[in-house]
Amino acid sequence: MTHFGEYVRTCRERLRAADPRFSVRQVAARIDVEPAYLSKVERGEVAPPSEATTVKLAAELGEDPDMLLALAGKVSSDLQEIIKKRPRLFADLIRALKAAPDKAVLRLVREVRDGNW
Amino acid sequence: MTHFGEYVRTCRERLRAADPRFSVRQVAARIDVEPAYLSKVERGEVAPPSEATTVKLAAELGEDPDMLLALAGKVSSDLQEIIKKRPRLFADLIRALKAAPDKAVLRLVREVRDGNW
DNA sequence: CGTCATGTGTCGTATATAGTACACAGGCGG
DNA sequence: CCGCCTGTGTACTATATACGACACATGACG
Repeated sequence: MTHFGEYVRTCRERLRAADPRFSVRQVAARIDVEPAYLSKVERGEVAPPSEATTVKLAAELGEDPDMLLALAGKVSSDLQEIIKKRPRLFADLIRALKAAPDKAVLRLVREVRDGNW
Repeated sequence: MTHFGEYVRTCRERLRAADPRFSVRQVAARIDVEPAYLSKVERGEVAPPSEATTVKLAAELGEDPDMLLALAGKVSSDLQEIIKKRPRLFADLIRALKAAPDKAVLRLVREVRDGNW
């Protein structure tokens, strides 16, 4: 769908330049998948991995898990759980923010963080 | 998982008391599934239907689609799309709001609706 | 009393998801 | 030149998802 694999490969090769432990085989071993599978994932020959595997991969590459999950076409299940507990509330909020500029959303995040309630 | 089926059955029977067109068979026909399947869904014998079918069902029963999807253990794909476009931003916001009282979330919704940006 | 609609039990299936297992060619280091 | 690590091609599989098709017993109704 997206360039998930391409992105992962770029990240991995960049890390590899400084550390040979970031080969396909060794990374695959650390995130508990077969090397051939990771290879296919990086070349987009198969769909992006499951949420669990994607999160492990993000940790391995030092990338943001939510961002990598998004590239994989997924939304973290813990976020989904939060939404499912108050569907109407969160549905309204998210749809209302669909067209809002980043700055506005960011401001809301800060506002909430500062315990503004 | 939850009492999705139970809830649907209750809604349907309530409507049926006023209108005989809300039998399992007729509702099933209107949302394009087999009666036997809807029956099993309502009794929790099988998992809740797909997003598309759940949304049709919500419309048929006059229920909120996001709420019914939540009962089905799902989050509307259009919400997921919004989140996936700005994963870090929305992830932060949603997690920050996890423990916030309904009132606070509601206030944010209004704030945004009033074009506060 | 026949028929018509109702709910439901049984069995089967198509598609997607998320990988594994194995083998093989190429390059590099000693 | 040999062993080792590298990436990758091919083939297969297990589990979940989301239903359909058909048959059958039951009860109301005209």
